[in-house]
Amino acid sequence: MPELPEVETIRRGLEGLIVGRKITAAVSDTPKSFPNAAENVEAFLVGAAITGVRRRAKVLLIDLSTNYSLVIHLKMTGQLVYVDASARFGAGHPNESLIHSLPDRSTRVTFGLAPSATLYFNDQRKFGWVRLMPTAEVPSLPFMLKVGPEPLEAAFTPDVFMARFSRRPRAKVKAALLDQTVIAGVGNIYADESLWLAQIHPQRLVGSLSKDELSSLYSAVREVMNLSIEKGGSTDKNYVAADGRAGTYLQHANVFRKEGTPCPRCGAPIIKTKVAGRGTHVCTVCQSEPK
DNA sequence: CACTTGACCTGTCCGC
DNA sequence: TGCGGACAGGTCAAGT
Repeated sequence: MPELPEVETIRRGLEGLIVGRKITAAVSDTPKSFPNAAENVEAFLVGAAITGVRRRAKVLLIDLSTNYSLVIHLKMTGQLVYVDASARFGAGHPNESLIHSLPDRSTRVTFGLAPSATLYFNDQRKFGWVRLMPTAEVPSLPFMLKVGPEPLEAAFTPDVFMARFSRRPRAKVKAALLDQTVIAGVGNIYADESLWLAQIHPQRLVGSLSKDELSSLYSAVREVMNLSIEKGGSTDKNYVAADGRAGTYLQHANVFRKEGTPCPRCGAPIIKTKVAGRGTHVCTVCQSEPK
C-alpha cells in the first residue's frame, strides 16, 4: 500500500517531528523486522541524533549523526507513527484512537526519542523491515543500484520515461509501470489510476504503445502522484502518515476500488480483473483491450 | 534472456 | 456460528 506518495507524506511528516532529536532506545521482538546486530544498535543508533529524513523510491532513510542510517521499507502494511507523550493526554489529535492504542500487536520496533516521544514501526504482515547500516553503504544496496528514476524530479523528462519503457517492449504496460527498475515508486493504486487517466488498457504491450500514448502515460503518472501527495496519500486500510493521520486520495480515485461504479469519463461500469498477477481496475470503454 | 508466477505474512471477508 | 479459502499488494526468488 505505501507507494511513492504515501512514503513521501510520511517523510515530510517525520522531517518536522524527529530531525534534531536523539534516539534513546530501540527495541524489537521481531528479528525479521529489525535484523541488526545488537552491538551495532548500541554503538551507532542509541545515543545518535537524527540529522535528516530522505526517500528513494518507496524506501525511507533516516540519517544519523553517527554516519549510520536507518533504511526502512514499509512494504504492504508498514507504518511509522510518532507519538509525543503529551499527545496521550487531551483531545484533538488527528488519530486519537490509534495513538492511544500503541504499541499494539503489530508493533515490530519501538524507538525512544528524547525527551519524551516514541516512534513505532508497526507492520501487521511482517513484510517490511528496518535496517541499520553505514550511510555511505546505502547506495550500494542491490535495490538502490537497480531502481529506476524518481518520476517527480525535474530530470525525469518524457524522453527519460520513453527510454526506460523501451527496455521492456514485450511486457504488459501495467507490469512495466510496477517494475521498480523501470520507474521508482509506482504501485498498484497509481498504476491503475495512471492507466485510466491515459486511457490505456493495462494488458497492452509496451511495444504496441504509440509515442502519444507513452506521452499521455508520462503525464498521467506525474499528475496522479502529485495529486496524491497533495491529499496526503491513499488510506485503504493500514496506511497513516507519521502523525497518525489518514490520507484522502482515494476519495479522488477514478477506478481503484471502484468496481461497479460508473466511469467518471464515459459512464460505463468500472470492472475489476487481474493483470500481471494483481487486482486491476479498468473502464473497458475508455481503455480498449488489446488484439 | 525476458517475462511471469509464487512465496513471504496476517487479517478480513465471503460462501457453505 | 465455524471453517476453509481467496484475497490484499511490494519485492525477490524461482519457474517457464
